[in-house]
Amino acid sequence: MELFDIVFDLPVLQTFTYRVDSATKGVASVGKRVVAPLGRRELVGYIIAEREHVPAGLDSERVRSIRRVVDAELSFDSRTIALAQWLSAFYFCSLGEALAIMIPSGRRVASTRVFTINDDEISDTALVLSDEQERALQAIIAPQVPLSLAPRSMSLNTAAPSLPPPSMFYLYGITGSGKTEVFLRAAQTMLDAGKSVIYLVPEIALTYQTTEAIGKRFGAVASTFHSGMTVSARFTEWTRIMRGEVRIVVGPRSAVFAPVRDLGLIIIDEEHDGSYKSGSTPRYHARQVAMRRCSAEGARLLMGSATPSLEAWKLMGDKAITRLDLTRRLSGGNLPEIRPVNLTNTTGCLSKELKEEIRTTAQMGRQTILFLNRRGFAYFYHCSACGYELTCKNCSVSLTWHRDRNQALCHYCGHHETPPLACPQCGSLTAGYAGFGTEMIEDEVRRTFPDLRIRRADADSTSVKGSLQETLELFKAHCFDILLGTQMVAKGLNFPGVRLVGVVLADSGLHLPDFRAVERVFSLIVQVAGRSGRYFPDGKVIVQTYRPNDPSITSACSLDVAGFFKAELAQREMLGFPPYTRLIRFTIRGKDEQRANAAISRLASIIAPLLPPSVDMLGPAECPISVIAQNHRRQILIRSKSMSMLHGATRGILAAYECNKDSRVHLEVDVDPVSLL
DNA sequence: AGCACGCCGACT
DNA sequence: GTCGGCGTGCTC
Repeated sequence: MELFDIVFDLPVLQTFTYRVDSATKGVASVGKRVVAPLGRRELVGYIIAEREHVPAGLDSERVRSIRRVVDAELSFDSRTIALAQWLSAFYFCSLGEALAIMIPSGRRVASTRVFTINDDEISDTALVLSDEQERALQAIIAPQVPLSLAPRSMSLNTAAPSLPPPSMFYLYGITGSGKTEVFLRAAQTMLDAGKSVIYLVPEIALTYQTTEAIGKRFGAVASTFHSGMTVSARFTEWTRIMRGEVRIVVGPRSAVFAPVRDLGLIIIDEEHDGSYKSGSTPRYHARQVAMRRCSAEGARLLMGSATPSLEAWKLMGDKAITRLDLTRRLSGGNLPEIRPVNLTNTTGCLSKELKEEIRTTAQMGRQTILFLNRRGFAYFYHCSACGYELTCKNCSVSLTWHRDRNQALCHYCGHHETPPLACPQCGSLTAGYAGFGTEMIEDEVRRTFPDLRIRRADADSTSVKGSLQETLELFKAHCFDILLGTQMVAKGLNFPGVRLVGVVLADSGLHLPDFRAVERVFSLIVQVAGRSGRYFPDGKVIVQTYRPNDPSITSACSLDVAGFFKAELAQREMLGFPPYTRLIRFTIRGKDEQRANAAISRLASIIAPLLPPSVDMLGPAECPISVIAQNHRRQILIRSKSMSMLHGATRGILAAYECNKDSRVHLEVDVDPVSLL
């Protein structure tokens, strides 16, 4: 009797044993995706092992048969299973959940917009490298240091078995310094040597044009993934990769799992980008997975950014990652002048300086982009008499006003209501909307510059498919003068006609109760500045702020990346936060506030006695956004310099918690959380 | 995660 | 008396 162990995409840390019948005999084997009955349902599962005997304690009468094999001609290999095993141990998910994200069509991926504006960075043909670029390339492709000579002190890969550290490189340089060309040349070298390459890009950067350019450069061996692809298209690509027909894969975070043969190099473009961390179970970080894969498969890791994450910066300081500097801009154009402007005592949202520059820019026949920090731009109801704020009844966040519908709506749960005319608390008629929303800014800009053409690009005005692209194309063709929007206008920053970029309120993110808030604000400003004014020496960036003396603002405005990192690292070290420590976050959520409170207290009392001296606990506390979609959220962080200590403690905690849990609340574990909101 | 079984409250 | 609420436990 043939028996197989199968795992499912369920939060169940268990394997199930099945037999084969005449229909599946011969086609079922380890590495196959199959359909099998589980309880009253039939689910897709993954065969992870063959076994001789029915497990002890299981009545052989209860062993059911595999219904059918999903992909007859294709299996995942033992390397994939090993990686899934590591993933499930590192991120505390089930093996089935791990396999489901690694193999396409296991789960549907949230579809995001597909952008199609070319940012002119990828050349179809190889370019001549500068001396700096050439030096960087040579360092990256130099013959591998024998493993016996490689430093072994670093413990980047926890959750044993331990492996030698990978060779890692970081291209550190401003936008336009030619990182992409070095990436492509390093990739080409690997391909020429018969090896495979995985090229990760942030979700938002994955354009049709990018994939097109890569395709032209590398021909038929190239494969790309993007969010617009159907499940079957993804699966087709995955099949081609499995067969070895594809040797370079370009894609977002999930592409780090691409089952390429003979992996030689993983590239992570814009390493600091938040989209490399998964927002749902398993909450993996593509950088962490890439490090693991490179160690396990003897490949190199190459990252790049103008604003590295603090984690990467510290590793460069420790020499665990080799830093390669690109100091010069190749495409001409100096960096723009970046001027912080104090917003205090300004009525409205446009400072005198910004207004003057908008006017000057228009007189020069050039264009302006007004950039809004995505977060914190709630255009919220506020009573200037009593301080009352209109917040969501389900979630504890401010409601955003959408004027076209005269509705206030919640960005977390979708709740909406008609805003009252007078303050519900004190009856004052001075209550109204405050904050800088794109609509309000649009209004003020229109009133101030009635002669200029203005267009807004934000989530609402671009919900119609293709509308953002159209807006950007019209802007590029100079059909209007001022483009106003959030992150999504970033693609327009390097259009030739643009002279002025106004960051309307840089510090809106500084108020967020997240230890990385400052890092994000800094990174945003530097990125905006780096992408602007590439074609003109007189480009200007105005950064409006209520805190003109805040170090994150001043160092960003002087582009003092090293200075910022030095100060911020000192701060983190003092407070005992990453990258000096690692964190695991436990979040309890439940509809019933009392139960959530009880559950978090109970969890705290489980955790406290289980912690070794080198691990400490923060909390329990309400989450910074304490209610989302009627779920009350509470959290506990555990912290240590050693990830293996955190892992060990967490295994014990979860085992103890499982024994007496309340099914009305949910526990979620996030290893190396990136956002603490 | 789902889905069924099971044990207590107000309804045709 | 039943319908149905959700709490509990299991799925090879």
